[in-house]
Amino acid sequence: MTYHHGNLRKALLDRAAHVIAEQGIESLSLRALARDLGVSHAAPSRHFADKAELLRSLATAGDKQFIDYIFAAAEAAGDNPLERYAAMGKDYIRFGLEFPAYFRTLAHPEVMAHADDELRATTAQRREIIKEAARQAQAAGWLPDETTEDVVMFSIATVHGVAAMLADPTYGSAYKDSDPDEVIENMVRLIIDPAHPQKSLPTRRGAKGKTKGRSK
Amino acid sequence: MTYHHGNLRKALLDRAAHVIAEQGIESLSLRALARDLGVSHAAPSRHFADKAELLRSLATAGDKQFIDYIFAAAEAAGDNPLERYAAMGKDYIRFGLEFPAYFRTLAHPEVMAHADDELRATTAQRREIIKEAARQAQAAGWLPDETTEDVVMFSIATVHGVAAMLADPTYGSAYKDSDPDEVIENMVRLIIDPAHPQKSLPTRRGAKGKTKGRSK
DNA sequence: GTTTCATGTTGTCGGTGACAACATGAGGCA
DNA sequence: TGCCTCATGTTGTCACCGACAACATGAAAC
Repeated sequence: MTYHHGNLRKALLDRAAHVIAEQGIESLSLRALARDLGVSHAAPSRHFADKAELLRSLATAGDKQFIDYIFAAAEAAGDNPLERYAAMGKDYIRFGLEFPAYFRTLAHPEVMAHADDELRATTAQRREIIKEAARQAQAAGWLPDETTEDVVMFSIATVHGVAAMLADPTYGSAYKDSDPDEVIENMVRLIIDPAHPQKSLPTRRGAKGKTKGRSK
Repeated sequence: MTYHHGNLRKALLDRAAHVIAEQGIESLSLRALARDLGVSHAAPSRHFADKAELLRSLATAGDKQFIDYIFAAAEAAGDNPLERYAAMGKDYIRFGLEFPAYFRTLAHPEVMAHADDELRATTAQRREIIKEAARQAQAAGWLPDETTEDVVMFSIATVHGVAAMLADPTYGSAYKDSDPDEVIENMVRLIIDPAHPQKSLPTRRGAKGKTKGRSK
């Protein structure tokens, strides 16, 4: 209608998220985006220097929402650090299913490889929030003998992998008849079970078999 | 030199693997591949109908190697089902680090979305091998009360996530000064510790707190 | 009321995947 | 021996894409 669009930047981001959720990141094209919004093929360049910058902006916005999402989960879980960590894990997975566009963009190696300072900052912040929660869960009895780095990597790898598998129809098909919430519940319980927090006996190089077992 | 190349198909696959390992799947271009090999831009089409078919072939070849790799790991680990499963987990991660091109291609949603019957078959076979090993590990005392589906998803999600994190410089940087083998060892031990196999007390919907704890 | 400049447009370039029409020469066959 | 077939490679072209440059518009500042 008008020569000027109004809020093309936001419209582009919204439409991009829609396309990514619908058809994947690979099929995202700036020109198609412009067509969808009824603007010329070069209009997006006024808001994003290149395609990478659009994806970077999308990832940054998504990451902020991601942080809020898992932080809110922890807050809603109460004071028990074990319950808090478990709640964060569950909502990490749920975020991936609820906002696939953000999740895929954040997980995309090409996008993260071209991250700017802001995106690197949100990613680091997200990781730090998880790490701090892990520290407190360890202090409350969960895997107390492992390094925090290790339990964080273990946790993130698992929830991230579960989210990817549930979202990916290739793997997800094996689970399409089960209740996603129940799967999520079970997966997170295997990472951290607040009722019976996991212990382990680190057998670091050569220390194998020195201590007595924990499993009954 | 000669008009005919000799074995262009294999050369294309090899070169594609090299490029993917070096610069990622996104920067793969059939025309660049052809240039690198000194053939015309349309030569690849004689061997692969389109780009997706080349990636599919690469994924299929990679998956066969992947299956051999983790199967060999289990065989080398001896008779103990717990040790065998742990060995498979470790080599799953190692495969990802050793053959990043195969691993990335197999993990790429766009590639798997266009999988043909053969690729679907290798993927299913890989999953089945892992599942059978998990079954035996459960029979030997590891997480005996969980469903095999759940422990398989848990295991694959974790090792896959760990491999992706170790390979991704974004996350991997936090670990670049540690011995990858030690990280792998610790991660897999958190999944399955042959010396002290994990138990758990499934508290399926509403059964919470009915049984006594296992952690001392 | 004029001017400025953020925002949008048109035009173009090189690169890419896909397809069609044509060329070559190695291997099968008489 | 010599032909001929057809797998394999080549040239040419098209539409689409991202990026860039030059130009147009009109809202907001002055």
